[in-house]
This record gives sequence, structure tokens and C-alpha cells, in this order.
Amino acid sequence: MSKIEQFHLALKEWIQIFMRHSMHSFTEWMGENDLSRSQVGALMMINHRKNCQVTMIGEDLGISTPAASQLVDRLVQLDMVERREDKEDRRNKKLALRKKGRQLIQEGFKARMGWVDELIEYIPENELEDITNGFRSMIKASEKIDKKSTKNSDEKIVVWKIQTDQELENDES
Amino acid sequence: MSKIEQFHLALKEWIQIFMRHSMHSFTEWMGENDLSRSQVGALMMINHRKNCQVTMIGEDLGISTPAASQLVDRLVQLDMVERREDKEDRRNKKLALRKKGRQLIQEGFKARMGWVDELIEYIPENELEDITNGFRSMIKASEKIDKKSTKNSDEKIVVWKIQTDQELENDES
DNA sequence: TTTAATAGTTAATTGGCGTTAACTATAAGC
DNA sequence: GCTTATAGTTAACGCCAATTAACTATTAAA
Repeated sequence: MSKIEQFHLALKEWIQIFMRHSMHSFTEWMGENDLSRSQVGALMMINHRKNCQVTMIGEDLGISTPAASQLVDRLVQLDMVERREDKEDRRNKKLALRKKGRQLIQEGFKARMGWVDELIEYIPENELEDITNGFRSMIKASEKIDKKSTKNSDEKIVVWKIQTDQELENDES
Repeated sequence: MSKIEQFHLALKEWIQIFMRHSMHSFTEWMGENDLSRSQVGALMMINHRKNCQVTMIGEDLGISTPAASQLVDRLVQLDMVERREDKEDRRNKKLALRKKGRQLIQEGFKARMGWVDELIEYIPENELEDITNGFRSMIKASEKIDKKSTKNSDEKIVVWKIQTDQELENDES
């Protein structure tokens, strides 16, 4: 088996394991916070795209526009999302996360990551550095892909970043 | 920053990137195949645990046993899952994937993984081997956690492995 | 300016997935 | 052997998120 094939196999197995662990805790977290899959998807979409509109959410989640509208409406009522008229084209509604929505997204991510802390305890300490470098290498590689795939679109992708609690606290909205 | 902190940071960043790439295509795939989150969860659970029982699925997905029973029943009717009496304890029903279920799991996984092939092209070849070993190390660590969490049961964890199309073809049932 | 297209909302309806309650069947304990 | 516990199923029901249809409002096109 070539090095590439071996890498492929190891990565796939790892991702499988990761999925199993993170999905589970993420689902639990969704239940605890009374969030549906669609709601989370919509929050992520709004978080990820600038000037996100209602129809976009429908397209992204694969649901009809009325469904998206109702979905957004619920999120607005929950004070997670802000919906305001676009002044250029008053048919559009611009969507953005409010503080509560941003906090939720972040907490959801933390929920997914819970098992990682446990994982670290089981990795021999002398291997940690090599593995870290491996991740960095893959991160670099994926950045190259991102740059390549977004060059011909004028829509800016907001690369999602974990905010510290302090940053969240200072964040007006 | 300690080695552990650095590892943590790199892993988190990597996971963010991975999530962004894989979640969307996976959701799309679920829609195309008329699968609900619970159904996928159940299939994964059955795939993962040997001698998987109905109640286990309920516990894992956070739903009641009757709900799990109905869920399994649907999957049986769809010919994705096999449900047979345990001869040691005839109250139990042993669950296992049928060919169709295994194929679905594999295809769903491929849907998530499409971008990985592209990723590999951007990783320097001389780093591949080290990264592969890193993954193997993490896989081992997670297996230890799995063993610990199922310590009072003698159930073996089936490490999920990608079957080739040939293997799937030859696979009876 | 009349018509058509686009963006979104509202309303009525549906269907899947969940719940509880009641039941069967098997196994374990006293 | 009688009782209790466990595993799962069936039935009746509820809820929520989706659908379609019909509508308003704004913009673009003829």
C-alpha cells in the first residue's frame, strides 16, 4: 500500500471515530438547548455568509422558502437572529446573528469538542508534538484549497473563529 | 504554550475546517436518500456495536425504547437492517446491517470525504507518513476510551473499515 | 404604465417522529 | 412456583417542522 493510500485510510478511520463522538455530544447539546437541526443549520449559515437572505437559507438547508421564513422568524423571536430590510432592495431581508445566536454557535462547538480533552489524556506525551505538526500541515493544505475555491466569487466567506468569552462579552449587538 | 495546549489548538482548528467541509455535503446526501438523522444514527450505531440491541439505540440517540423499536422496524422494512432473536436470551433482538445498510453508510461517508482527495494533493509527500502515524496514535487513544466506557460489557467494538466495492459485492446477505 | 419577476410572509394542512400507556414474552430471584 | 425485572412491541395520540396555495410588496422589463 502506498503512503498516500495509508494516509487516506488512517484519515478516514479517524474521521469516522471523530464523527461518532462529536455528533453524539452535539445532538445531546441540541436537545438540551431545544434546537432543531434546521435551526442550527440556519444559525451556521447566517454565521458563515455575509448578507445572508431568507431564500439562501432555504436553498442551503434544502427546504422551501416559506419554511425558511418561518424558521428565521422563530430565531428572531428567540433573539438569536436579526432581520432587517435591505435599503438597496427593500424586498430583501438581511440576516445576522445577535449575541445570543453567536454564543449558541460557540457553545455548540464546545459541546462537540468535549471528548477531545479526554482523548488527549490517552495520547503518549512524546507523540503530541508530531501530531500537532501534522494538523498544522493539513490546515495549511486546506487553506490553499479555500483560497483557490473562493477566488472567482465576490461573496466573502467569513472564516469561523472561536471567540474567547472575553471577546463575546465585549461584543456589542 | 505547552505542547498539550498547542495540540488542542491545532486540533480545534482542524476540526472547524473539517466540519465546514463535510457537514453540508452529508446533509445533502441524507436528503437525497430520504434518511432522517435518527435513521443515520441508528445505522451507525448498529454498524459500530456488535450484538447491538434495540434499547441501546434508544439510549444512544436519546429516545425512548418504543421510538427505537419503531425506528428499527422501518429500517428492517427498508431491508437495511436485520433483526433476529438472540438464542441465549430470547428477549433480546440482535441487530446487524444488511448489504443495503452497509452500502448506505459507506456512501454517506464518501459524501463527507470528497474533499479529502483534494486535500491530499496539497500536503507535501514527505510529511504524509508522519501524519499517518499521528492519526494511528489518536485512533489507538480513542479505542482506549471506547473500551473504558464499555468496560462492564464484553461487547467488542467493531472498528469501522472501508470495504472496497469488490468486498461489498462479495458480501452475502 | 402595464406586466412580469423576485423576495418574503401568512394560512391551512400534512406527515414523520416522538411520547406515554398497556401489553407479550422471557429470564432471574426469593 | 410465584413474583419481579428486563427486552421489546403495539396502539393511541401530540407536536413540530415541512409542504402547497394564496397573498403583499418591491423591482425590473416591455
